Amino acid sequence: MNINPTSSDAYRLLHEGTLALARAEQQGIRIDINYVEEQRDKLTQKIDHLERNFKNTKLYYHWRHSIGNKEPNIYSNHQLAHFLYKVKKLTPPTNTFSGQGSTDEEALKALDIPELVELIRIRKLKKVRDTYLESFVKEQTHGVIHPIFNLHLVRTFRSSSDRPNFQNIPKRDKESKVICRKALFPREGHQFLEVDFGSLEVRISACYHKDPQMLQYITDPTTDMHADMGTQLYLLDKLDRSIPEHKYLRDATKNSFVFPQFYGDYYKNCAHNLVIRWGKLSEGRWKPGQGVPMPNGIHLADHFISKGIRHYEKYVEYVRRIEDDFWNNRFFKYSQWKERWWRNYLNRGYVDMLTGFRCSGLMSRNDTINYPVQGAAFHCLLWSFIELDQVIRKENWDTRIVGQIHDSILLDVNPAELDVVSHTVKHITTEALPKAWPWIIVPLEVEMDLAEVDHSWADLKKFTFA
DNA sequence: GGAACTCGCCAC
DNA sequence: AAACGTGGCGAGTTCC
Repeated sequence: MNINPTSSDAYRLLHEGTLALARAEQQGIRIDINYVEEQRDKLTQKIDHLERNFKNTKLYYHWRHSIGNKEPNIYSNHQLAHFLYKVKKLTPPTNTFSGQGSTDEEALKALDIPELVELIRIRKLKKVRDTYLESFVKEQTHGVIHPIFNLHLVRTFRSSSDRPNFQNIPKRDKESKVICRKALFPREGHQFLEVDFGSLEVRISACYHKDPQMLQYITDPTTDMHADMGTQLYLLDKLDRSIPEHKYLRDATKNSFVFPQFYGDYYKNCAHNLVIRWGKLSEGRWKPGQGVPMPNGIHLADHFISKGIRHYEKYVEYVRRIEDDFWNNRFFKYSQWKERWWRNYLNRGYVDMLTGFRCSGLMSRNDTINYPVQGAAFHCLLWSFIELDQVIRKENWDTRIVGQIHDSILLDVNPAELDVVSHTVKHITTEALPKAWPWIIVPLEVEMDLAEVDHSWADLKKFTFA
């Protein structure tokens, strides 16, 4: 695998990007070390308590007995798999890549053993303590962490981050998010502003394939791709985002079908996630009352049964037809582009990005589609990062860029500069960038989140301005 | 005793 | 035909 900048623009992006990122690294992010140590001790107490409870369960006694009354290591997946799948002879719900029975959260939940749910809880708390809080303490100097951003490590020419990794700090799980992000602060008297490109990868993919239906979804705010797919996949007449049960199904559609399809997933995985993971249904025949609630007081199983789909296998076949429609009707031009792109790769041995980089070497079919999209999308962020960094220095602002997460930028803002900073950011990302790169044929959008002065990264709130 | 591996899990 | 893309990192385990 080999990727090269093949134009001087691409080279400049790497050169200037390295310098701009280095300035953010040097600036760093303040951590509240007292808070971190306090939370770490709190978590330790919780973990110790839960561990003691776990070691008093019948399951644990059985486990210990099975290895000659030695103490098993409850954090060893190897030992746990041996106990569950060899000693107790349970059927592994899923297997790992190397063919062993899985002991991840999904598998343990499927086994439906209460003690294992407790083990999942312990693992989560340990992850927060040992991966995040511990690394903040370990990596800080004088109460500031300086995450590193690399431009030379990722196959798609995205960035990566380490020491500590600033790009995977918990966000989706509320509890983990608050514990970790409450540790991070801007300089005294300053405030965090985070700027996110909206659906950047989808927009950049459209710049490659120019599919008319996709362009419509991007440019017409009255359309909703995820809702359209949700109505099909869950057999609804319409999907109304203001109804909580419908919003849930729309999210399920987005995360289990639309995005995975864009990455190259296929209907069998999608069907499983749509109705088993999110819909809480089982394989085989469905019984009334099963599954997540629906708006009219019934449940998902009742709904599917009323539509003539009474078991999982029939639903999988249904999703196969939707997938076929998705690529061969709805996004036909996108589909043609994927095929053409793969053929080009087979003929030439490389694919070119819109940003002047070339991916060559051994790639799978999915790779040839995903790399150029992922890379060019990140380059939009990097170009904006460089531009903003230059304005900050030229205008001698007190505001600083402190980090970047693939399609977002984190700023440590002097409140007196908030107005000019937010307007400048908006201008660079949505106007200057498409002007500089005419291949960007779709509108770009950014969302901003702001924390109050002296508040943490956990305290961001939607920020709008005239 | 360290390197390299597997697995699990966090982000986009 | 193929079958979800990119990372970092901690812990346990195995190899040398």
